[in-house]
Amino acid sequence: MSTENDPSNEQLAAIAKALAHPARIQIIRLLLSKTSCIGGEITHEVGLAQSTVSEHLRILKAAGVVAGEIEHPRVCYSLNLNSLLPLMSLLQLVADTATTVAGSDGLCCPLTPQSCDQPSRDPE
Amino acid sequence: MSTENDPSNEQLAAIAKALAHPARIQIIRLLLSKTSCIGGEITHEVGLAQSTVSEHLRILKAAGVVAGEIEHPRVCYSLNLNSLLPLMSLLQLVADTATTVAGSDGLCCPLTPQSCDQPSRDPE
DNA sequence: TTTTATTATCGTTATTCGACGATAAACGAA
DNA sequence: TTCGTTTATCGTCGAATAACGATAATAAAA
Repeated sequence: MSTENDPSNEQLAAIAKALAHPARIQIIRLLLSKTSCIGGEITHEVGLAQSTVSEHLRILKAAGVVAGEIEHPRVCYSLNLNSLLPLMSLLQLVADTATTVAGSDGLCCPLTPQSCDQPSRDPE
Repeated sequence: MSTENDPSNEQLAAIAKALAHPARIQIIRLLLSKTSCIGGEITHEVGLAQSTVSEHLRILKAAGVVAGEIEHPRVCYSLNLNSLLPLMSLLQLVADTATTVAGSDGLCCPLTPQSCDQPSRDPE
């Protein structure tokens, strides 16, 4: 059963942090939509300064979310699914637990009077 | 309903930002593991100052990731799956695209010489 | 009423982030 | 060689974050 390779809290937070900016989400979506190689096309698309976009790409690369292959003058970026798997696992675990324990409100675990409230149960 | 309601980049980044700290990941894991109501037990568990943990809980609540129900003197916290669904959808989309397009390396989309390398062809 | 227990908020400080322009580096082409 | 194109790095500034202790707020219980 316990086949848990359980990434550390720091690891999971680092992945989330890499995704914690609108420009970086946009870049990920761009890489998803494009099936061809895009280099600095990203820069034009996000609408920020070239140095800023380069910094966002650096952050994504440092987190392993994207990989960059140097082409002639440009760089060919791609997504790396493996880097996102730990976060996906955690979210999936939340989803499984929530749908098992909770109802359609999406609330997980306690929060129901039956499981949460035990101290002093007044009749009425 | 359709599953294509495409949350904004800002929305997705906000969810990721809520998860972008080890203490908050730890809190989420705590809420996952416990099936009973835990109030300030979280504070003791994460090992940070009470005010700091309260701030992390505030951030999680503001993002909708957790909900807090006031009990007698304590607060009963629970996870809210619905708030995480947009991020899950994006990650799932990455996973689907990656496993479809890429091989076992987890790299998505381009990065293969066939699709990537079409460099400076001819100007029309 | 006061006490007690728990949580939220305030004020401060050190660190990090995000954005920009300017500049450097890399390398094929001319 | 020099030029041109693309990307990375540097320096700086303002804003945001994380952490803490101290304090306030809340509400049940004495």
